[in-house]
Amino acid sequence: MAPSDVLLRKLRYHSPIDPADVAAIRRLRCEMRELTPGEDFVSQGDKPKAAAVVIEGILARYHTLGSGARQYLALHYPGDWPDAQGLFLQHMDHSVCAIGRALVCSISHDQLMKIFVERPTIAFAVWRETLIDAAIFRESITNNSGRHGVARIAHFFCEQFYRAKFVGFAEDNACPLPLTQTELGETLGMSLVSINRHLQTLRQTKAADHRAGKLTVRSWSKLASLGEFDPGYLHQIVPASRG
Amino acid sequence: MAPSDVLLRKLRYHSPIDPADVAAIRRLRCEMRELTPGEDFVSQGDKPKAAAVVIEGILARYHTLGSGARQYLALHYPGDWPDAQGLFLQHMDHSVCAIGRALVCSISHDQLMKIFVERPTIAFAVWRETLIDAAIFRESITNNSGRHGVARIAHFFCEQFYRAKFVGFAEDNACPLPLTQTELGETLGMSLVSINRHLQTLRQTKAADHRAGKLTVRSWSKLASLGEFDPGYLHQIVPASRG
DNA sequence: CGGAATGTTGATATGCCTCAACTAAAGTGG
DNA sequence: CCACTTTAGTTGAGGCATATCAACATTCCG
Repeated sequence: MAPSDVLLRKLRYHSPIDPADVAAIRRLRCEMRELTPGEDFVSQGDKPKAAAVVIEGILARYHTLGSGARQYLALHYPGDWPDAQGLFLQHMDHSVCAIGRALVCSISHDQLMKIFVERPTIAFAVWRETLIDAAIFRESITNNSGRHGVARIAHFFCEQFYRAKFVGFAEDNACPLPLTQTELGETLGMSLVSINRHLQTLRQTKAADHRAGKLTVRSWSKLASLGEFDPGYLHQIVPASRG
Repeated sequence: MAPSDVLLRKLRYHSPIDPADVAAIRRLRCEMRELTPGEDFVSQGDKPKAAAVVIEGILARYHTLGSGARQYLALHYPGDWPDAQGLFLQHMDHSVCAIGRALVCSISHDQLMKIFVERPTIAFAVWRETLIDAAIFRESITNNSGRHGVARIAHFFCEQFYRAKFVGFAEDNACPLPLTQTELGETLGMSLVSINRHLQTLRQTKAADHRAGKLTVRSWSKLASLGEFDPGYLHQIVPASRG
């Protein structure tokens, strides 16, 4: 799929894009870049001059704490704009790295600002993207602060599986989720050991199975009720649900 | 201060607003509404037709968990747009309530969309507002997930004091923070009892004192280092610091 | 003045973290 | 191709931070 198609598919999930918008988006010149597993794409403090769209693979945003520990903030799938904030904020307050191999396309701020002024619909669609991002962050606050143990992991798994489905990453009841247990811990604010034990619980209760970077949902209804998952905050059109 | 002045002061902290923009903003018609302490301004599920700017007092956003418990997500001071997401997202994924008495002015989405198309600078300034919001959410993920005990509270106090200074809420070394200990717990993902004990630690170490809805910073440097506070994520111009 | 909300304290329970050892899998170089 | 190293996952034990429960003190407000 061409970069602009990945971008358009995502925007169309929530925003009306007319043919003239499509044409304008297809005229954007973008620079492709392949990222190796774990590679930083942008670092805290950077002042990017372009904004990236994920084309293939998964990217992650993270903070680095005083101790050097990492706090992952969100995962990003194809069509996502992991550093859109750079368009309007002076510096990056967090870093963005690749989880596994990934492909991104960078579009210069200059081009984007121009298209935003000429075609406000496109600006509003990207703005909407950033607002959905914010909704996902809010949900993470609630998940990491208000839910314990298995529920926290279950909710996270639901979100990732749900989002993966939209971008065609999910086959039936499984999707890639190439995080180690350590990284899951750094995402969910738990220790590696706790993650390991809760994952075993999820396996034993036949709710979900995470192994070798792959999430298998054994029972969506179990997982969703464990994690109190309600996808409203993702503000997407709902795909077929599963039982 | 007139509503448009509150709005303009905030936008100017981070965005260039020219005289024509100012004139356009002053022409916006807005509906003032006074909120009683604790009153919900917007509720989860609502589909607002206007966006509000805080004029006086403090508002808070919160999620309601399955158990009925509340998770506060962020506080909002004069000039903030607590429900700007309503401009582009179909429904509210969280609620907004008043903390103490508050005054808000609502501007219809119709007027805002019109001004955004005519004067993109204003759209970009409000977009920037929402991106700063998102940065604050990210920091909350990190704070609530990655910091423990006193550090978590200290960081939260630093942020609130810092933001309060910008809107003229802070007198020298104190600012209003009219949250009960229960509400602090619901913000920081801790129990009331833990909050109470950590607050005592902060008092005893002469870092900060929270009493009767007022935060007194006894030693900014102690508090900031305890909470690993770096205000970069607020993306504001830095006011005078204190020792 | 009385009742409700808020704050404080102590005791106990428990979930999670840390440490540590070990297994399994994957990747590397001879 | 196999020994070696590294990384990821698993398990057990012990300790600590935080939650929970419960009583009481204090402040606020009608």
